[in-house]
Amino acid sequence: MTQGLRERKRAATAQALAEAAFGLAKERGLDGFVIDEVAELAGYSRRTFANHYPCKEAAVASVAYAGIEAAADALEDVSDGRPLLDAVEVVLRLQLTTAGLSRMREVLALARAHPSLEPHVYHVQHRMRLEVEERVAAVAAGRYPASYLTLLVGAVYGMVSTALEGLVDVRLPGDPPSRDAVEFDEFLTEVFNHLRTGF
Amino acid sequence: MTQGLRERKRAATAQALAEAAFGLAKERGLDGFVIDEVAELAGYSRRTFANHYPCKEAAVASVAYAGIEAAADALEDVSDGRPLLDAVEVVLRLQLTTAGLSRMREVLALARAHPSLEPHVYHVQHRMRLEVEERVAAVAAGRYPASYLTLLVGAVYGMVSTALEGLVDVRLPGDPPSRDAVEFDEFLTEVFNHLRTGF
DNA sequence: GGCAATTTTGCCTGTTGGGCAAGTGCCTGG
DNA sequence: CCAGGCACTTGCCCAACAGGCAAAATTGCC
Repeated sequence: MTQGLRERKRAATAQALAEAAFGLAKERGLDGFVIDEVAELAGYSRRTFANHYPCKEAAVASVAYAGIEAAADALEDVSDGRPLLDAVEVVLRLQLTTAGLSRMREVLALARAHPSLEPHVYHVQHRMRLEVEERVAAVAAGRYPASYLTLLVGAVYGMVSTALEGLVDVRLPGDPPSRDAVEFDEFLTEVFNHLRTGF
Repeated sequence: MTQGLRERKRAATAQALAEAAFGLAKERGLDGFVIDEVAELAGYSRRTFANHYPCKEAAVASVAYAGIEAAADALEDVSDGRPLLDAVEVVLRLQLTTAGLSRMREVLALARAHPSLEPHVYHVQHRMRLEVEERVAAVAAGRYPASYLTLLVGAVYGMVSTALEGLVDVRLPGDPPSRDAVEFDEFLTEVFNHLRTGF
């Protein structure tokens, strides 16, 4: 998992910088601050910021990244014998209802106001997808052909990102009640229904 | 379609700049040139480049964008009465086997060598997805619930982008024959089989 | 405890983004 | 059909920025 103090500290530095950048972006907008302020707020030098991120946008977007280690471990426990799609559903519910979904939506909201952020947001989403695919493949190794796995993950990804975009009006746990929005649980049920039975 | 000389000229300028940037990037790598050279090559000023693109990367990535107007028009012709998924399949085959798929793959190859390009590539892909969804929604308006459409497009997008990544080794028409690669046609057949019958 | 590897930092320079204002050419209403 | 408005290009300008280099600090390994 976490190999060595060194790497953990490096990650902590990156995260502190990202959090600082994200905070400033929420408070003042993406153009309302400069890198020096981010660095100062996080307690590092501007030069160190540049060692971790190529630009403000990348730092801000990176806070939307939610590790999937916990979910991936759960996947291993859950996947014995039962159909892969079932296992994926269990884990996805776990991951999406607990972890940093709201962060992702905050960042997406920022990106609407500041289009220069968009590329970096979709980059983060893409990296998360790759990570999921890798872990699913590890668990399902041998039981399914590779193409089946990529297609499955691709389909799940496409549908979930749809919800995160707000293309579908979904109410996450913790959101204020709304009469229009679909509950996230129900949305996932619909997603997996389609995945199971086809379109 | 093309409304007014003004917009067409603007688009032409942007495209000329993008082509110049893409050419230089292929020739010298992403770090082998500066914006001034792009502008000069395209016959514009550095300031004009900045009016169209925020950075080199965005310009290079933009050449991967393939308009879907033709396919969208085809969708309207094809979709009368028959199941939406069939119509989408017909059009997707048309679009993906004819249009700028190879451009996308060239750009993805560049992005592997120059990670700073990645965010912009995924941004382009995302914009294409939105455009597809919009057109599909227009054609299918009323016949299907909105959530069905977004889920369908999301799933298609996820699966196809998977192929583009080279996550699945797919052979496009025009590629040299290979014994490992799946033919693109067969790949699409598999994709739509899964979409029809579920996982 | 000490050596090698890695990270942080300051300094520096060429590159970049974007505001402003002038010139030029589309475009729409009358 | 043409006059006035509006958008695009461009030059000038400057603050912000990326990233090379080398010194100092920190950690991992023995």
